[in-house]
This record gives sequence, C-alpha cells and structure tokens, in this order.
Amino acid sequence: MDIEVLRTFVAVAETGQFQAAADELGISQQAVSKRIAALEKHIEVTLLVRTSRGSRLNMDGQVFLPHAKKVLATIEQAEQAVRPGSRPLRVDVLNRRIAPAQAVYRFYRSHSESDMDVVTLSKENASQAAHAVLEGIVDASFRALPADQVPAGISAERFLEVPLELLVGPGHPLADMPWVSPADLGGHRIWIPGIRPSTEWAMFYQALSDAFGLSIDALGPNFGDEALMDALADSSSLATLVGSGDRYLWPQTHDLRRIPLHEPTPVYPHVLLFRSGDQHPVLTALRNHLRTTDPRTPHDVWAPDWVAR
Amino acid sequence: MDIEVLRTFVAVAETGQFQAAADELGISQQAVSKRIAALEKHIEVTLLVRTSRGSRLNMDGQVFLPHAKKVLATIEQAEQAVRPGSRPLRVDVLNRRIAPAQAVYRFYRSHSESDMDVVTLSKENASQAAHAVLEGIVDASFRALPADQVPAGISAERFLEVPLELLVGPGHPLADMPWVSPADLGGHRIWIPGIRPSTEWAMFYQALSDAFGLSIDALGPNFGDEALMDALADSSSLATLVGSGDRYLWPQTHDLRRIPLHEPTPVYPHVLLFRSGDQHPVLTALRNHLRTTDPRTPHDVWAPDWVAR
DNA sequence: CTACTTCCACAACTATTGGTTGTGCCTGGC
DNA sequence: GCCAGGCACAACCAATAGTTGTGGAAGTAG
Repeated sequence: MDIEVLRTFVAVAETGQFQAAADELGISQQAVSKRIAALEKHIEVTLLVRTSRGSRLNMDGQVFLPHAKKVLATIEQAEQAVRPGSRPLRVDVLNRRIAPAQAVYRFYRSHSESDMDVVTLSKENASQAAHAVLEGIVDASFRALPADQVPAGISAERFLEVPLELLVGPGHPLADMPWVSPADLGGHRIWIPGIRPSTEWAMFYQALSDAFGLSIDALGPNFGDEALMDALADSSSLATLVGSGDRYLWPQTHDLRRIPLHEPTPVYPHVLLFRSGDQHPVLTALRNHLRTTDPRTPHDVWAPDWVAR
Repeated sequence: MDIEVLRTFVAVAETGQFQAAADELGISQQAVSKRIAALEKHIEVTLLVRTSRGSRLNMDGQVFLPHAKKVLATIEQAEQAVRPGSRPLRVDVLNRRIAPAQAVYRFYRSHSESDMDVVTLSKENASQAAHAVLEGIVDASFRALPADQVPAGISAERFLEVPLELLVGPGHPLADMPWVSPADLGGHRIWIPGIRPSTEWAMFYQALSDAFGLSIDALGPNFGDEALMDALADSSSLATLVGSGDRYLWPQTHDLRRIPLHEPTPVYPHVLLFRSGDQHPVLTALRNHLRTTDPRTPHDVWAPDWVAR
C-alpha cells in the first residue's frame, strides 16, 4: 500500500469524482482509477460506488475514509517530528563556566524562541566529540580540534578567540604588572591541574609551552577550584592560566590577580563543530549570532597552528 | 514515501543491522540500504549511524522510530476496519414480522457472536433492493427477485419457501375446511390491501392469479392489520392470503381461521441477495444456517416461474 | 602488522510498477 | 435516439525498486 493511494482515495471521497481528484493531484483520471482499483484489491473490499455521474462512498468506504485520513495525519506528524528545528538543538560544551557556554547562554537569552539543550559530553578529546556530532548524539560541539582531524561531513567554524590571562596570588613577582608577554613567563612555574594527556587542553598547553619555552606543570589531580585558588593565594611562585571571560577562578575572594598577556596574546581557539549542511534553524541563528557578536580579537594573537580554520 | 520504507526502517532499528532487516523482509541488503537512503533523503534528515558492526539510531532516528511505528499501526487499524467481518452485517428484510425476519432472528439468537443489523429499506421493488446490495448500502436482502433481473455481481440464493394459507372469518364458506386447493378459490374474492403495482408482492400475486384464475383485489389503501382482521371477521365472503409463519394477522383475537393450501401449495419464494464473493463471515454463517434449517418443503409446491434459482 | 570478517554503499543491469494516451462502455439528460 | 459525462481497459513508456557484483572501512583474530 502506498501513501499516494490513500491520498487519492481521500481526494475522490471529497470531490465525488475521479476526474476532479485527478486534477487536484495533477495526474490523469486513469491513474486515479488504477490507484483506487489497487487499493480496493489490496484491502479486498470495494470502497466506492461508481455511477454515471461520479462516485460515492459505500458503507466500507465510509468506514475507511476516517482511517485513511488518520494515516495521512500520522505520517504528517512523523515527518514533522524530525523536520529540522522541531526538536531542541543540542550543543555540547566542554564546561558550563567557560566562554563558549556563556556565549551560548547569551544567545539563548536574546533568542527566547530558540529551543536548545546545552550538554557536557564526557568525551576525552575533540576528535571523539567530532564523532559524536557526526553520529547525531549532539548537533554541535565547541572544541579545539586540529584541522587535520576534522572528519568528513563535519564543518568547523572558529569562534571566540579567548585571550588567556595569568592568574597569580598577591605575593607573586608578576602580581602588579599591568600585562606580561608569554616570553616573560619563561622562568616561572605554571600549574594547571587535572589535565589528562591526549585531551585537547593538554594539546593546547603543550603547543603553548613549545612556542614560548614555558614549563607548564599539568600533573596532579584536580582537587577543585577552591583548592587551586587557595594554593595560588598562598604561593609566591605558582601561577595558572585562565580564559579572560571564565566564570570561575575569579579572584574576588582570594585577592588573586588576573594579568593580561600581550605581544602576542595567546588565545584559546574555540571551534564550533557541526554536521555539514545541517539545516537546524537554531544552529544557523547561533552561528550568525557568534559571527556578529564575536569581540574584535587583538591583532597580535597566538594560537596553535594546528587548529581548524 | 512508501509504507514498506517505514517497515524497513523499523526492522533496521530493531535488528540493528541492514542484513538482518533484509532477511526479515525477504529482500537484499542493498535494497534495504536503498530504502533507508530514500527515506533519509525524503525527510532530509539522517536517522541511522552506520558503523562497521551495524547501525544504530541517532537522535533523529530515536525521535522518528515511534512515529514510524504509529504510522504502521494506524495503517493496520485502517485495514482492520474494513476487513470482512469487522463491522456488523446489514441485512435488509421487507418486513420484520414475516418469515425471513424471523429466520434471521433465530440465526442471531443461536449465533450470539455474530454482529448484525437488520434494516427495512423502503425500496419499491426487488430490483432496487438488488442495487442497494450492489452499492454496499446493505450486505444482503431477502427479496423475491425474478431470475432475469439479478444484476451482474449479485448472487441470489433461494431460501424459505413459505407456504401460503388462506385467512378467513368464521362465517366464510371455507372456514371449516381442513385444507383447500388454489383451484378451489376460483369463485372467491381475495383481498390484499395496500399492494402497489410494480412491487414484488404485486408481481407474486399477479402470477398466482394468472396460474389459478383467482380474483385478487389489490386495490384500496391499507388501513392496518386490525382493520383488515375486523373486515375479515365480519365478512362471509372476504378472504386474504398470509404466509404460514407470519407473526401478524394471527387469528387469535378475531376467531379467524388459517386454512392451509395444498395441491399444489403456493409458496412465497424468498431469495437472499448478496454481493458475489462477499466474504463476510456472518453472511457465510447465515447462509449455512438458512440452508441447514430450511424446513423440508412439500413436494407439490407452486411458485412463479420467474423467480431466481 | 597482516589477513580475515562483517557491514554498508556504489555501480550496472533488469524487472516491475505506475504513469500516460487512446478508446470503449454505461448511464442519465435532452 | 443522441450526446455528454464519467469510469475502466489496453497498449505503451518512463521511472522506480529490485537484483548481483564489487569495494571500502572498521573491527578482530592470528
């Protein structure tokens, strides 16, 4: 049984004649005749009384008509259910407190009609996240993915170059500098806890170390932000790096100092991954929003050369 | 969109791989691949994640699956709704108090699982009733239809040869006869009120008159059974004819006499009309019931020669 | 690391289907 | 009785859905 056959039956039932139904469907009267005959043969029951002035429903036809309409409506619902935009856009972020999550949140507030879910997949690295996008587990993911690891079928759009800032305690030698250069950090110890190898964070800091000769200590478990901030506040040699817009490690309570980095400004290059050709309207709106609200990046920036662009 | 495509999608979703779904549907794996590709193209959304060990649903697929199942279930319901036997059998009888209606009623009582409607269409003659059957207004009709008027597509099965009896008042010359022959009625006046020309009753009594030289008075309006019985009771010359099993014109209250007719016994030849090939199980059961319970007809019967058989 | 297996997609070909046009029959109105 | 409207049948054609054969990707065993 074919859907078009049901549509044809409904058209005939409503117009009362084959020719009118044929006109409505843009096919010939003979095609309508064939379709109805096929339907009646399939369900082994005649549905229409053919007269010389048209056709009307017989008893079985009257019984069948509402069912046919219901089938068509159900199909319409099924198609509607997966139409792009009919379900919330699922966006994956590494962490709800860093810049991408905040950008998504700002977008959501200014587009209240946009339905979306923000999730944090526990993926080890950006490549796995890209596959999650490809497989449809999420619609988009903010990651720092090397250009050569973007799988076929995934588009990568670079947004939100977030400048890094040095976070130090009040006793640190650089605590009162208005800004510093990455090269100035050569002799200092930078501690970023809880970064496992092969994650994209590790790759980024590795590239940063290589570029400027830093000693970034990524070892040791992460005991949480409070423990890190306590350690920073008490130490005159320890420092860490944070994104300029991050919502955590905010120095208010510990008299910590955020010191901008310049010449060049290292930026964490967030990349939005999504399926190529994805038509989800909220995704389109999000991309537009990010493009237009992306703050002007400083002209002298540094980012790993492997990042997608 | 085709139903088989939805069935295929459900099969793939449930088995987890194309080959298994193909086996289930009795087609090749490549055909399944094509169908799924066509479905995904049609709704412009991918539904499955292909891996090297099978396929699983992605987010849209998970959304779509229950809708697809619902469509299939709705179609199943639609087909079920017109499956022969799923709705009550509609049987048309001329009158609820004559033999066919009583036979149908006996059938209904002994087949309590059989769902049926008994209606009395106000059709002028048997030919119109046959067309009502053909058009599906009713499923079957008890009529006395000439054999040459049975339309194509209608089957006629002769049941219930109901012997006629003479009904007279106590003062009638034949009131005390144990039985009479139709030929004995030659000089008597027989009055059957309310019979309009061109009805099957009129045709039957016309044939009866012609065969035995009776004078059957069919004129005058029908003032009802009570008026007829009153007239019979008061008259020594008036008589009428009734079927032997009729539930009306029963002589209890008026001291009327029912006198059997023999040599030959005129019978009213009821014919069951139904659509050729109608598979309605209740119709089949009814026909079987009528065939097996039909009382043995007397060997010396008369019926119009034009009746179907 | 290589070879094998499993699973899906693509290509080429074929069979079937569903469409078209042309025509005929039936019925109802003039 | 003739004409017009409406549906069905036949023949033909195009589009579709099926087949087999093959290849690539990814997991698995040796």
